[in-house]
Amino acid sequence: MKYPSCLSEIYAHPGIDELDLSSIYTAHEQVFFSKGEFILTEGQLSNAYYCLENGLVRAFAKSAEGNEITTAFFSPNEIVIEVASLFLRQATRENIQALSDCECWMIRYDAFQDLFENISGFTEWGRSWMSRALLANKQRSLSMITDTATNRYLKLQQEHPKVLQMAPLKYIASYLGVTDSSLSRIRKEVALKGY
Amino acid sequence: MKYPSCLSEIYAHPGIDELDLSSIYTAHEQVFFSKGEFILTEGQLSNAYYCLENGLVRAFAKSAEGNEITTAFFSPNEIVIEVASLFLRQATRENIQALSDCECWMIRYDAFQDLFENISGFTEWGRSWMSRALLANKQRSLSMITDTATNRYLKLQQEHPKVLQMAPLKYIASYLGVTDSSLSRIRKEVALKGY
DNA sequence: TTGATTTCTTGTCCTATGACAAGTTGATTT
DNA sequence: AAATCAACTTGTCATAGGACAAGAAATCAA
Repeated sequence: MKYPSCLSEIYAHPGIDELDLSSIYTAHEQVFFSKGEFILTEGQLSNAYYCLENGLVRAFAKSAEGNEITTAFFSPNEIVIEVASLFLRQATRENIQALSDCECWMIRYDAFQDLFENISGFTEWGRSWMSRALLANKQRSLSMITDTATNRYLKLQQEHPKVLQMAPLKYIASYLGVTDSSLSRIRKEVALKGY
Repeated sequence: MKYPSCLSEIYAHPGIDELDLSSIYTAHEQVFFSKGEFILTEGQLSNAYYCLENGLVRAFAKSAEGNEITTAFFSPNEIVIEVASLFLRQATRENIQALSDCECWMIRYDAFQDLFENISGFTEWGRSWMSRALLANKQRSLSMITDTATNRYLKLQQEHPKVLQMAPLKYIASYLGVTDSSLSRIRKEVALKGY
């Protein structure tokens, strides 16, 4: 059987077979978000995560001065999720917003828990996914310390080329930890030097 | 009964009563590390965490250029842990090192799992602890983006005054994301302005 | 279509911080 | 004590990036 491509991608894992995938698929519901719509708002309790089939999403937090700092981008075939709130059942301090019209496959907390308890391949997959997520987090922190803004831009270009094309500059800038003007100059430099 | 002070501190939680605390206490073993000794080395699988009774500990990772970047400090009454490796059973990329002679109460993975399954207050406590840890992580990332080096220094001063007194400057500098010389100048500035 | 709004670029100037090197101090070894 | 080494400070210079302001370009609304 043919499943939505983001589900096949995301749940590709040695421990997950066709049958498992079928149960996993059934546990998801298709949902759509319009450009600008909030998928999660600070203060809420996250009750689901979303496999992104199409579109672009960002997460952001507010700095002490009240500025929005983009903390993550999500592209197709990635999981839109706020781990702390979803797994720990705490109100979130982040916002998650669709940057374009989005097509998602949502799985609710309870359905997810069921899969986690009943499909051992899913448990393995979850651990592996979480492991990669934690590592990515740590590497982002390190990158903020050791890399120049230009290098962080180039890395983002490699890992999320779509983001650079679709997201407004100001969101990318706060994600990279620079001002709008600086990012504009970085872009120019990168274009000139032909990276 | 009287337990080691770091255990009483760390496991203070509404859901944990005297009896629970007694089981928890029994699951720990006292261990000592000498100044400079490694508690965990990159490539290893973490098999325990450590409640720090006395001493100072740091975690560090290597940057792409091979420089050591201090990623965390641990003071008494805190838990010395590498979450990714311990919980996800993966080899770690971090190193954890005693910066002074240390007295710890260690709990092994299996003992921890037992408590987690059998003492509901411990499960709650674990979630709450993890929640705070995830949040702290995210806030550190944000701080690297939004705060000046001097502000990060002042925050560290408030949250971990002992670290500033005991840790060599170079470790503090890489934790704050600045060079040794810059930190030296930040110290001078802070001393002058009398913060 | 026209005006308003948002997005992005660019200029000028300034400050924080890095790179590098030299010097000081204090601890450790022989 | 002398020599060595690590920890820290300080100076000089260079540069990345911030603050602010003025456009240009694109998008959206009326």
